[in-house]
Amino acid sequence: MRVTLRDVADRAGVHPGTASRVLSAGGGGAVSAPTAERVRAAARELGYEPNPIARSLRTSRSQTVGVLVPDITNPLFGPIVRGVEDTLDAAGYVSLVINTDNDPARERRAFATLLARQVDGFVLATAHRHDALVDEAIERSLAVVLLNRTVARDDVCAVVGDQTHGVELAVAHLRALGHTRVAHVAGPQHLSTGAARREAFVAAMRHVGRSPTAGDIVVADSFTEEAGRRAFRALLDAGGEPPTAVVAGNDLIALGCLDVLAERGLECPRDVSIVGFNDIPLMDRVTPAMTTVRLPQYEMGRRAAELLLGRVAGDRQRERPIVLEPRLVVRASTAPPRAAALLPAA
Amino acid sequence: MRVTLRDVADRAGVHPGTASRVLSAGGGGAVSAPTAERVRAAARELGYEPNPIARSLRTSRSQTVGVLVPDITNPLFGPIVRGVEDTLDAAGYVSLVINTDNDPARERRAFATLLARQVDGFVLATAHRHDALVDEAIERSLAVVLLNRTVARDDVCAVVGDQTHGVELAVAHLRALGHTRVAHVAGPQHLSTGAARREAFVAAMRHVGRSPTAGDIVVADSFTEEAGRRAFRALLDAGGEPPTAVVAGNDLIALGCLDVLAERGLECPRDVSIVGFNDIPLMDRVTPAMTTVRLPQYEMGRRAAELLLGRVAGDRQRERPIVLEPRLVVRASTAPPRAAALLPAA
DNA sequence: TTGAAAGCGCTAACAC
DNA sequence: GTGTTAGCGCTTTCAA
Repeated sequence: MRVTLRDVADRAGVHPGTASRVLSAGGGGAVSAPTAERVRAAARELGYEPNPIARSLRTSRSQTVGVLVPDITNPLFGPIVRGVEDTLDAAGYVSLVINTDNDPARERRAFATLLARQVDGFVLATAHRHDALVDEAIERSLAVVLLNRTVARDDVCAVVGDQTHGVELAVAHLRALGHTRVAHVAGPQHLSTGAARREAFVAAMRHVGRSPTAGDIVVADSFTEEAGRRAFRALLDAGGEPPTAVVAGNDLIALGCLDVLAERGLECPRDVSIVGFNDIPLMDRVTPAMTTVRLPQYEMGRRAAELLLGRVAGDRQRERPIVLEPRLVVRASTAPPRAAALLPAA
Repeated sequence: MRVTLRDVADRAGVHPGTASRVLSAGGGGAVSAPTAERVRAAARELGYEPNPIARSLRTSRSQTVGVLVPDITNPLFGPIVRGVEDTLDAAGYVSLVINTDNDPARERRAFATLLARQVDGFVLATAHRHDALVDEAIERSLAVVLLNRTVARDDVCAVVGDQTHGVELAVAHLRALGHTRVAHVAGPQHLSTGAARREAFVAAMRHVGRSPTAGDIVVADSFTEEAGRRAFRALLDAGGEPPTAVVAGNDLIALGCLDVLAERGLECPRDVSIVGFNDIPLMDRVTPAMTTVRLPQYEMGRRAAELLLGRVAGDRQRERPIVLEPRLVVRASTAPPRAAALLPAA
């Protein structure tokens, strides 16, 4: 059937062990040049392809990396995953991507599956702020890189966006437009992204002399349009003076806020401005085109994969997050507040 | 280190072979109930997890399926891939998803990689209408299911949308609105989706007594916004009487057409109506919300996975495509043509 | 530098 | 019904 190492060895007139020395990773593990060439020729002629399964069984390495994501359907993760896959692929690794829907039970099951399959490392885009799985992975000193989200402890390899700076950009932009009543529809607080952006919002507002009160912040229980709608409705119904602008926990939440505005006969950006976060695909085409804080998604995936390759190769340094810089993309969902629009520039 | 079958056998006081009989797929391959129970207990106590690598090496099956997609970043493939993965996962299979960017060389490489890894079957969402890889796969009687796209030959297992019916719905809708000059910005003709929709367009227009001429149809060289823009510009620049409506090869092409309209100071749907195809995520939120032919993406993935599971289990029947029905989702990108809008209903 | 031998963990054909 | 045996294809230690 398939051509094996033994076939190659026979044809080259050497022992399989020798053929292995020539053909496996190292390349030239002490084999004479002519022998090596004979083996390589034989391999070529027979169209030999090493059997990765057998190799894995023997070496307990698999040239495979497990990638856990919440949901590949979420447009955020397309580019992120491609960044990971392209980079790993170039290094000869295969990615096993599993969706967990933010369900810890599924995360655990996926983790076990991947472990059983002897993956050489993990890229986790699913971390919760306190994440037993991540703790365990570190405990067992597995090669792990967190992606996008990180955990509360900071002795772990991660690639994340600079949430603080991102929110600062958003707040500064709104302030520059003249907004003073700015609300925050935060993402889930058990995720680092949700929590960090919320803290950054408080700090940034405070910095511009507008310390937010309880009524200015509401927390969506997931990073989805539906959760965004529910949260923003709750904020508006709480009865405080309505905001003229909203910093949303992410783009999907921002879309949810847009829906609520429409429900209530309000218009964006005329009545309320909205800033999203991430700049996922198509945000330039929604109605109105979304002003948002762009994170370099593909790049994040790439960096995470590179880091992981390092760790797989044995690097033990840099157990600290890598923080990538965002940039504000101003589109049509932000404008001066209604009243301010009528006033002369300050 | 890790607990092996041998450990379980020792603890249960049986031979590894017996333990294997209890613990592997079949479940009860002629083992007495008490023995089986003892083995299962031992496995539970030790937290035994079978080593899939070893099992694969022995059985040359891997409980893994290779999934080739053009680009997971394309919103169409998120739901499709989830449908596949969820279904395979439920059956204990793992999906290895690889992006090929419609590059035959990458497709071939991915195929080889997957083959080397002993995947039990393939879901190919990358088929070209004449596809050497698919031919080869059939030749070698591998378990293969095509997804979304199919090939010219029809003796192959596939799950596709009913392109003909989909285009009929689009054309009927436009006709009902009063459009007579309807153009088609087709997708690539080397892909079944692009070709089938184009043929369907010709047939549907003919059916309503409006046989399209050469100037009514232009072909985009990929299913992207950019290709859509180029193609639609070419159509408009060709100098025929401009269309009042466009049936686009897919949603991304439709977005490209929208851009061209904007470039030229035309408005959708006031000046030109546009119908997309697929109803990918966020099409309900673009400007204007896209009228499009929805294909059940997740369901397509699910069906393909089910079919593949059948083939892996040995089914040899049904080497014909399964065709899923589309439905038209009318949104804001279609309206009566300008002139007709002023006339009384016919 | 190369050959020999052992074994990764599992299953399946065969024997008892 | 259960134990025995062999071996999937590869790598790697040890000897020569």
